[in-house]
Amino acid sequence: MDRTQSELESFVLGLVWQLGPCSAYDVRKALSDSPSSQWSGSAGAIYPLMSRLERRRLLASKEERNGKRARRSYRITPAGIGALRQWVGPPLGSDVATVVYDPLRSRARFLSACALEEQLRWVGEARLALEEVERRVRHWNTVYGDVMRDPFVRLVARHGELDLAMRRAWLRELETALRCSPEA
Amino acid sequence: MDRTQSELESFVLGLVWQLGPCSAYDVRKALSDSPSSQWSGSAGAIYPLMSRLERRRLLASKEERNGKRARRSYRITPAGIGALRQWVGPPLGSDVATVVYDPLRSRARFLSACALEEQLRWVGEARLALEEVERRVRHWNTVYGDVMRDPFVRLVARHGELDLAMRRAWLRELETALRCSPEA
DNA sequence: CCGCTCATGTAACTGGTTACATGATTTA
DNA sequence: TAAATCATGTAACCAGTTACATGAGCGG
Repeated sequence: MDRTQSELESFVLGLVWQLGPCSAYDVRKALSDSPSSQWSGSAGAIYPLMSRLERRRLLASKEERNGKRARRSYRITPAGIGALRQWVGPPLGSDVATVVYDPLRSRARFLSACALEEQLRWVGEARLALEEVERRVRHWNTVYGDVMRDPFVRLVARHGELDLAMRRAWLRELETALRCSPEA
Repeated sequence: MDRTQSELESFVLGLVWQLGPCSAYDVRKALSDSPSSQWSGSAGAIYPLMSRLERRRLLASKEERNGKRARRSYRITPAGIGALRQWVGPPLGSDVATVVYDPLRSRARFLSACALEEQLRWVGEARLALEEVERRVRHWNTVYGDVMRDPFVRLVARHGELDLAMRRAWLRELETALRCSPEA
């Protein structure tokens, strides 16, 4: 019962709970629409995963058929809700809170390897890239406005807002450091 | 030459550049000491990876021997520096800036599935977990103080600071939302 | 009727992980 | 002298990916 699940398995479990009865395809779309690129929502990941969750009795499915078109609709079981609660916590595992991985920051770490001109161009492109992310987040917020009635989903969106503001501020600091002391 | 490399391959290339001549073991330690849990620095990842980088002429190595103990010391080649610069950018790939994955936020999204009491406990544990992360970051800052002379490494550390401050603020918002409207 | 989206899946691959194995050196 | 760390690697595994295959339904 308390088999440890992968992060994606638990997240999908949560999605099915949150979306209500839905198909693997719906889950795939929710993942690929997400502004986070953590998971692509690839078919090769999702279909076998949801079958596994059904075998473990955390999801249940039924075939819906309108016309010739088949559609397997999943819903979460009581055991599934239990597993979801256990994953969400408390207690929180020791690895739940960590320094998140930011590819932009990773690259910034090695900016000294580049010439000043490149560094300035880098900052400019990084700002544009962050603005693009901002647009994607805003788009998600409008499309998924309905699930936003959940106060915690709203807070997750708020997290995205705060995160982007923080990264913009950080980039400004980087830029001023660059302009004031061109010695790197 | 412009073979696309994995994120870890490029990051290791950067580490060797930043640390100066060093062994695979040094790289492993740098990765496992890092407060980010993105990469474990497992032997099974690093040793084959650095061999690959050497085959591609991005790293060069020589066997150092003091007593019976062998130690393979790697340094970055000019081609390696070129590859590093190319990875760092500009130009920045479209996937470089993204909404980062935060397991804490992922779990928060489904907090409505838990009872109010659990939600309050969750917030408390999350705060403790973030404080633990803060301690790990501070420890890293003291241990790796020498590479901190690089202004961009300093800015990466600064990013960690800002990130933690942001997440603490977000958690406070979550908590007040919880205390004011206990309806979730 | 062509192309797009809906819908479900499989096969091959990949970039990591854990666990194991070995042996030298250092420290308590 | 026992335990920890230094140091190098391999083997088995695993959770994702891309790419492929198939077919229904729908809008231009």
